[in-house]
Amino acid sequence: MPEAPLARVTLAEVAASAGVSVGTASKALNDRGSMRAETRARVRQAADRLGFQIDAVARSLQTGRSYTVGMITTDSIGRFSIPVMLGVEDTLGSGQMSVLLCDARDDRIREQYYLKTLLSRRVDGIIVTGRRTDPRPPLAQRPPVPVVYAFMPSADPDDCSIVPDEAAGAARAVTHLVDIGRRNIALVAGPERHHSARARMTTAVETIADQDAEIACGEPLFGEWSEAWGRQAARILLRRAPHTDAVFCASDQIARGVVDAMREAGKRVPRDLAVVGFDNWDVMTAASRPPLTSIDMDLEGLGRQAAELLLSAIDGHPRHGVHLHPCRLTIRASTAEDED
Amino acid sequence: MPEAPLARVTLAEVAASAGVSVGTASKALNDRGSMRAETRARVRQAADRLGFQIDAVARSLQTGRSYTVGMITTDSIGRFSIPVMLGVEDTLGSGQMSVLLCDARDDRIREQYYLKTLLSRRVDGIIVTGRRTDPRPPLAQRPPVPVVYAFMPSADPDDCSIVPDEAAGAARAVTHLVDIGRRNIALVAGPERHHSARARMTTAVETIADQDAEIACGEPLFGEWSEAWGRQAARILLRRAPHTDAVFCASDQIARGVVDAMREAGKRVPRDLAVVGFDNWDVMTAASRPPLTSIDMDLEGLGRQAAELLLSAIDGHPRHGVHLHPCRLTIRASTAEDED
DNA sequence: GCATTGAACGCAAACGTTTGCCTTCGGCAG
DNA sequence: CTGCCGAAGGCAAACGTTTGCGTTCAATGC
Repeated sequence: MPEAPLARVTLAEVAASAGVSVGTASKALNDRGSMRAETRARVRQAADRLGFQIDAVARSLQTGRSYTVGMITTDSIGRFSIPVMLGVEDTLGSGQMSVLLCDARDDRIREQYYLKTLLSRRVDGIIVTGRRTDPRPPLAQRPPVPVVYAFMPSADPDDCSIVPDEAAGAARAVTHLVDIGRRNIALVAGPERHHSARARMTTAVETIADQDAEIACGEPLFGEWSEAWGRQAARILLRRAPHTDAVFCASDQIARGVVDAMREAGKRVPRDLAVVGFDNWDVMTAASRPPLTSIDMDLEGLGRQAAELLLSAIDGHPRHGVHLHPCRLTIRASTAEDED
Repeated sequence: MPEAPLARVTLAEVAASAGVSVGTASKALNDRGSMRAETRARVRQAADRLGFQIDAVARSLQTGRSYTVGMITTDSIGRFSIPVMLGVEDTLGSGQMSVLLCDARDDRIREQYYLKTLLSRRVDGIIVTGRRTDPRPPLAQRPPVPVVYAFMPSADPDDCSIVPDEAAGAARAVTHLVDIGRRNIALVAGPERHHSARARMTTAVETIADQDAEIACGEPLFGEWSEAWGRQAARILLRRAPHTDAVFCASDQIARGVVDAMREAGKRVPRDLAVVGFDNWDVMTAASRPPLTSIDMDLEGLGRQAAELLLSAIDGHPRHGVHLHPCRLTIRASTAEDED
């Protein structure tokens, strides 16, 4: 059993205890060099008898690799960046890598500062993430280590970015509505200046056209990302497009607002009106009455894939360009098959 | 202007460029040793002319300090731990410290593993945080560096923990209801096995007694942390305590459920029924109709204070025991003064 | 019996700093 | 002029690894 080490126990002590030189001890523990199996075992035993824990700092200095990556997030509050970061941390952590967390708080100066300290710490790579899917300018001075932009892509298409396939997600949502027999589909989104709102709506419009369905009001309704806007949009629809039988909302908050207002106006969901949201945010989908069908961007999976891309780049196999991560459709009561 | 460094520029190059020895260059940049002001300046100039960035790894090896702290969170999703972590990162980041993120995902094995790698990286200290305010067993083997438990306290009172003052927050909420003239106050909480639910309710009960008000149904209603439970609780109250004129809910989600169900039952909020929530979670407080008055645990501030406590301990001034971080009352329409 | 070979292991440089101590040297007091 | 002192700056060890190369030695081939 390992003794409680009073101070830090070093490789030299392990070597001494095993009766070999420091170099040999190092090789024994790292499966390098050639030596008798018995020797290797003896070193190993000594190591854990003494409770040896390698000094990562010293090793980094020698090898030039820190087994550390920096994760810069532009937004703090980040409903979206959080799951991405967890995904990143998950695969990196399993791969013996540690993650340095940097919250730039939408401040380019802060971002610069963090970039400097990360490089000073000799990180092996950097992941950049953010609040929205609008492209952002690349990191100030091109860092000498690989960079992957996750969720929020770099404006430079030669950089490596990975983003949710929002367009495919929107298509999926609309197709689902058509599949359950709806033909008069309303589209409600957030602000048109947001890339997410535009991307989702553009594809939704195309898909509706492809499927010979109709767009309620003739075009998407752009507003905000709030429940209040969802409620307001519902009132607009009731007035201007009373025959609407389905709504695709660009966020779950909007969807919940729509559902609430429609229910209060006497519409039955999903019988009179099927509703699909976006984000698959459990807080909203579960509390809504009825629970919401929604598109899940699988942000944690996206984060994991971002980490894979980074690891691959660190290993010398960079994959440039913008990568799309698929969305999933999660069906709940708000689009349950028409009950008879 | 700094030249773009092809490779990493080292202190030796700076020294050479300034015409001094490496040691002197180091002292010049760190304001150590004694030398002519002109020499110091010359070194400084050489440093930023060459774009010198100190190698934090090499410095750590020499000084034994890494200017890095580990942050272990037991829960991933963490509505609560996220703001705490941001607060921690904020004050640590300003203090030249970097934060290593470790998501233990409620797994003791994982936690152990992370602890090992953190120590291997020679962190100067560790912050532990988690999902709930229930005390947790202390870190497995007592680490040789300071530890601060934030939000989720250590079961060992000799450890340094900082938690929100939920009791004071609950008292504040109830007092506010009394202040606006309510006397029949219902209490609705999450599961009784949760420390948060018990702590908030215990103090609420005491405060109501102190203020000569009444508890609707005679005792707190324990349930879940969901909107659905809030709605159910509202129905119970309508049936069993129709004279209730105020509700203190142990979470904003519950509060929103209560408000929704009460409104749908024809009660006017706040005229007939004032409602206070807990957490001040903008998603809930803003979307509720009317917007919710709530208790804010100031988790980011708590995180900042946790970081201060850790820095202080690292500097050799540990502050043992459980520290309470005050809650704030944020008043919104759900308890607006009785309009006449 | 001698040269060759390969396995097993030791040696020491190197990674880029920091820091205690030493040397040099100019100035000042006696 | 001598001695002393303090300021300025150089020297080199040390931090704990990794790794290329060198050495030793037993086994093998002839």
